[in-house]
Amino acid sequence: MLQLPYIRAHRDAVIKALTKRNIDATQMIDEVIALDEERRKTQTKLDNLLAESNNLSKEIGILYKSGKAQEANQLKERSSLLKEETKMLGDQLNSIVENLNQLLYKIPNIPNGLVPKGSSETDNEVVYSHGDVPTLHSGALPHWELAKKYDIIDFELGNKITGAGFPVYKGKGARLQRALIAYFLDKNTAAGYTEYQLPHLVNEASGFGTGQLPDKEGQMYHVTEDNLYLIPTAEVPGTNIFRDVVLNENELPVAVTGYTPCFRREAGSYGAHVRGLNRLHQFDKVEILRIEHPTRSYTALDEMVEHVKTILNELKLPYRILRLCGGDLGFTSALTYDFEVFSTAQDRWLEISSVSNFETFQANRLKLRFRNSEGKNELAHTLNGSSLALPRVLAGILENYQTEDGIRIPDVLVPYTGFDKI
RNA sequence: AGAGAGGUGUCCGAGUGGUCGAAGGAGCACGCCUGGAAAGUGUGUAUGCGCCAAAAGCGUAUCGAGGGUUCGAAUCCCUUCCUCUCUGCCA
Repeated sequence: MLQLPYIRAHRDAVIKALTKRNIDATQMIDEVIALDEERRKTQTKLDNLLAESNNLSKEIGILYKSGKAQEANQLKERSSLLKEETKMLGDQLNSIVENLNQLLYKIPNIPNGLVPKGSSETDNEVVYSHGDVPTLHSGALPHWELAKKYDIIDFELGNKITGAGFPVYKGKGARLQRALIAYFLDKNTAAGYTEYQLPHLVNEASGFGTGQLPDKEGQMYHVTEDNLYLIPTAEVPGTNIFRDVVLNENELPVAVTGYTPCFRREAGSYGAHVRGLNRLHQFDKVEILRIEHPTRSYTALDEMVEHVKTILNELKLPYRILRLCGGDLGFTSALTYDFEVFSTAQDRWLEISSVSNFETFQANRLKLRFRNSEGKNELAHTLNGSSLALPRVLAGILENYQTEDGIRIPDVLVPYTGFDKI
């Protein structure tokens, strides 16, 4: 959520920046500013009344002690009246704040200057590409066919046990999954990220902290009995480690990595493009996240991009990096780089990682701060990225590494799988 | 899941209706002392919000969270979350 004092001080700049997201926020921003003004006025009034009320109470106390009950009772009457007034004003203030917050929840983050204009994914800017698309033998198959042919993923079995979007990996397929997770975690910890094992269910407060609630309520699986949510990404429990935390400046940067399964309802996504591993309700992902000093966060973003690049280089997969345009940029992000691997047999690019800087947008809601050199508490910047999401990497490996007599395993993974061919 | 105990500032810990943002101690910061350090000693040491151009200052809120009683709540009542002990259950 954006910071109120910033909105107040930079009304025009905020509105202008948000046009990059193809939204005209003028009305929302003005409403926010008006509500904020009302909030401050109401609070001043309320504070004054409370001050008077506090003084009266003190006097009453003193009067009682010195045996002047008569006078005390007179003051009591006045105090009772004040109380009604403060109650009313207090309720009013609460509802103003509530409305204000509801509005703020609806305003997306301000895009960084680098974010290109554009309305959809076709306007994303390709900033880097690497690796050659292999020429496959005739009769090369998409990964879902390969999965069946080599009996490494059973989608129908997943259907039977749970439903669509819950594949069952078996044999070398299962082992390859485990190898990828271990390999990614090793790469991340070697780069300085501390490995965490995090809960797969989170409470409401955590959902709000990272912005899944109230916005994307319908995208998460909800355990109503205990009012918990299955995590859609490790970003949620991972970032919420730092909810309501004040770090010392010398503790920055914080770098966390963790493997978790991810659960997404993906309501409303059907069709050919969700075949096989392309879109699932449950999938595995290794996440990296960072808490950074505001002056360093964009350097950190570049470092994260470089880090993901080294992994894909090692896996020798053809990929490209996109800078997301305003129309495709996530609600909470200021700047996002997407990584896409080329799915040769499908002849299309698949998103496998998304690396973002949220600046203070998440930290503001999380109340994640650090004590700066002046001893003041200041909001930190948060960043995160996938390093990496498994299913589409797996799809990329299966399709790009297929040969007529089996699927080769990328060299760097062989120590983890214990075999070099499926 | 049942019974009991408890949740106070960075930490320990006092505080059962009035001047309590909260005693005392530890820690930390700065100063004095010292050749230097320790010890000793003095001072300071929460955050949000509001008023203010800003600082200073002042006001207000905050003693797990939310409600209530009262002129007045860390203290009393209700709800809820969490922790500990015992019992049950279980990997």
